[in-house]
Amino acid sequence: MDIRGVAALARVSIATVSRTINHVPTVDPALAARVWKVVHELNYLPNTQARALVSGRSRLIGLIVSEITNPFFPELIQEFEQAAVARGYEILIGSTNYESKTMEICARRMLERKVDGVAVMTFGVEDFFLDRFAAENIPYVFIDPAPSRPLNSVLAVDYLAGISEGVQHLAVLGHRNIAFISGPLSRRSSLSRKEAFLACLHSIGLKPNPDWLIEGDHTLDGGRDAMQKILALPHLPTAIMCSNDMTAIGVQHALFEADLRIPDDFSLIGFDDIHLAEYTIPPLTTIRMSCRDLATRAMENLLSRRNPGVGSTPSTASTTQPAGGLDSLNPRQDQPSATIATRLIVRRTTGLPHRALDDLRPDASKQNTTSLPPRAQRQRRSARP
Amino acid sequence: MDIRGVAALARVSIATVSRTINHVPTVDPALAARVWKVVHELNYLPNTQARALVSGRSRLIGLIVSEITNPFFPELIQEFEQAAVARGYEILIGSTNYESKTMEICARRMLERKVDGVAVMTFGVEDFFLDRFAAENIPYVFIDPAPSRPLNSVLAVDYLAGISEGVQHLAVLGHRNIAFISGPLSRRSSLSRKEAFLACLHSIGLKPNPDWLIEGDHTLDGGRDAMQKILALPHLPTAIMCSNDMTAIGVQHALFEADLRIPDDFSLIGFDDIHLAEYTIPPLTTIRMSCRDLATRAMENLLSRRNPGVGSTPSTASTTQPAGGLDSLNPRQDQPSATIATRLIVRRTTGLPHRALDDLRPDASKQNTTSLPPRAQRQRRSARP
DNA sequence: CTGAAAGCGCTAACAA
DNA sequence: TTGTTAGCGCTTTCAG
Repeated sequence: MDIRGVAALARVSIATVSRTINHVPTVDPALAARVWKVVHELNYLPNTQARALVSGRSRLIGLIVSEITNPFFPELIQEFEQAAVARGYEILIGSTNYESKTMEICARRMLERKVDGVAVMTFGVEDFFLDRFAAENIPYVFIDPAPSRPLNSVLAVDYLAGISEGVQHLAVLGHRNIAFISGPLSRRSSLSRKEAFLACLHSIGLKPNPDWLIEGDHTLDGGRDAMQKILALPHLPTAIMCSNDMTAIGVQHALFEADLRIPDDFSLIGFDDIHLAEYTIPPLTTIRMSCRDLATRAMENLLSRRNPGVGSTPSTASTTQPAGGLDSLNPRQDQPSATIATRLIVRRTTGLPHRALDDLRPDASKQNTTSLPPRAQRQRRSARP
Repeated sequence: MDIRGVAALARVSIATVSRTINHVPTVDPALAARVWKVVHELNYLPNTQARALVSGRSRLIGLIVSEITNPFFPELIQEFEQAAVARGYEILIGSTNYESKTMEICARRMLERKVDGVAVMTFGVEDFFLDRFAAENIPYVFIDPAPSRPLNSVLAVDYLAGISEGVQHLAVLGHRNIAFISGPLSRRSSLSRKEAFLACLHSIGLKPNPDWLIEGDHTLDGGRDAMQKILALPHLPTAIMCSNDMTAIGVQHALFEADLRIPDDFSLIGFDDIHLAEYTIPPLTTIRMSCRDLATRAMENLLSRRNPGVGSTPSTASTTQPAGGLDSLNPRQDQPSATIATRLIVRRTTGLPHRALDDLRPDASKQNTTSLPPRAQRQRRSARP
C-alpha cells in the first residue's frame, strides 16, 4: 500500500497525503483528518527509501566506534540511539575493530547510505573520507583532537580534570610510584589520556619511570598482559592507572591469578566508569566520562550543522513521532567544541601503598621499596578442594 | 557524481554502467574495463536508496535485541554484523529495552526501511507486526519457542544440554540445594531456561524449593538484588544457577558485599559465557552458548528464505564486495530449526558445598544444614586501612 | 551485447 | 489551501 492508495481512499491528491503525514501546517484539518483515518486503517508506513531519495536526506546518522564489544561503546550507543530517535533520526553503527580496512568499509557504507552526519568515536578516519564527507556536505564530529578541517568539529573531553583527580587521590594516599597502562598509542584519544597522565605526574613533581608506561589495547586481555609485564619488572609501582575500565578489569584478573590483592598490594584506577565498574571485586575506582553528554552533544552538534543549503526541514520523519524541535536553533559552527567533563569516582580499588603498611609494622623486616614479598610466603586465598 | 556522470565519461549508457557494477556477466569486457576505470577515478559510490527503491530490496537485515547494554548482545551483534557484511548485507539494530512500546517502534522502523529479513533475539513481537512482516513477505527468525506462523522460523537453543551439565556438575560436587535466578519470566527464552533447570532437577530426583526460584531481570542489579533476597531466607541453598552471566556477576557482587566467598560459601553458575566471564573474580563457571552459531544460523536462515518471488538477485550490492555466494542453495523453509548447542565451561566458582567442608572437620560443631555461620564470626577479608 | 525508456514511492516546485 | 507534475538515482524490461 503506497501513498497513492491512501490518496485514493481519502479522496485527495498524493501531495495532500504527503503534506499531511509530514505535518505541513497548511493542510485543511478536515482533509487531514480523512487522510489520517485512512493512514491508520491501512497501517500505511511511508517508504523511507523513496523519501530519502527525493529529499536528499536519509534521517540516518552514522556512528563509528572502534569495538562494540567493549562495554563502554554499547552504553554510548544506547545513549546515542535515544538521542537520535528522540529527534526523528536513526543510527547506523559501524565498528572498525581497530582495522583501517574495516574503517574504510564503514565510511563507504555511510556514504552509500547517505547519512546526514557522522560521529566518529574512534581513531582517525583517513583523509580521503574526510574530504569525501566534506565534499558531500555531510557534517562529522570527532571525539578528541582531530585534524583541523572545514566542516570538522570536535568534542573535547577534559581528560586532564579526571586524571588529575585520580593522580592526586593516589598521591594523597602516599603513592609515588604509579604505572600507566595506555590504550593503543596510534589512537589519538589514547594518546591524550597518556599525555594527561604524564602532565599530572609532572605537576606534582613526580617523574615517570618509562618501565611503568605500558602500551595496552583497551581490552581485558590487553590489561591482563600489561599487568603481567609489570609484575615481571625488577621494581614495581604501588599503583596502576588504566586508560579504560576494561584494561583495569584485566589487571584485576592478573593480580588475582598472581595471588596479589587490591588495594592491599596495588591500588588501581580505571577510566570510563562503565556500569560494570561498580560490580567488579572489589568495586573499581575510576574516572567517569558521561556517555550521555557525549552522545547528546555529538547529536546536537551534527544536527545544528545539518546541510544548510539543501532540504528545508519542515517536518517530521515518521507517521507517528512528533518533530524533534529545536534543531535549527544553533547557527552553523565550523570549529566549535563542547567540553565533556570527567571526574573521579572513588570506590574500593585504591588504598595506602603496600609499603605504607610495612611502615606501620616496625617489627616487620625492612623490605625493598619497590618489590613485594615473595609469592611463596603468601598464603593462597582459596585452595580448591 | 551519479551513474550518468560515470556513463558519460565511460562513453556508454547508464544501463551498461549499472550492469557492470552489478557484475552482470554479459557485459563486454572492454566496456566493463572502461566503466571500472571511471568508477575508480571518480570514486563513484552508488546510491543505496535509489537501488533499494527500484529493486525493492534494501540489503538491510533487522536485528532486534532486548538490551544492548548486556554484553551478550554486543557479542552477538558483532558476529551478526560480520555474517551480514560477508554476504553483502548490513544490519539495522533495534533495542527494545524490554518495553513493548519501544519494540513497536523498532518493528515499525524495520518495516519503513524495508528490511529484507528480521532476526528477533528478544521476547515476542506482537502479532500485528508478525502479520505485517508476513504480508510484506519479509522472513523473520526467532530465537526460542515462538508462536507458530507461516514464514516464521525458529532457532532452537538446546538449553537442556548445558543446564543439565551444570546441574549434574553441582550434584556431583555434592550440592542438593540449588537456587535458580531466572530472567524476566515474561520472556520465552527466560522461561525456557528456568524450565530446563526444573526438568534437570527433577531428573536427578531433587525437588525444587519455591523459595529458591527467584525471578531476576538479566541485569547486574537484578542479580545482586536476587541474591540479597536469597540471603534473607531462613534456609539457604549451597549453589546458585543464574539465567545469564550478568546476573551471576551481580550475585558475585552481593556475596562480596556480604563478605561471603565463592566457591567456599556458595557455588555459582552463569549462562552465556560472555568474554567477561573468564575475568570475574573468581572466574565464572558458566554455560556457553555460541553467539557465532546463533548469528550465522540466523543469517543463513533469513537469506535462504529471502523473497523468492520478487527481485531476482543477480549480483552484488557493493562496488567492491564480492558476492556472498551460496545463498540461494537452500530451498524455502517454513518451520525449519537449527539447533544451537550449549555446554558447561567449568572455571572457578563451583566447588564443594560449604556443608561438605564442615563434614571434613569432625571437630567443628555441627551446623544447621542450610545456614551459614554467623557473619560476626567470619573475618573480613580486606579491612580498609 | 547494448541502449532507450519506463518507472520504484515519494517530495517539492509551481499553478490553480 | 490543493492538485499537477517533474524528477531523485537507479534497475530492468524491451528493442535493436
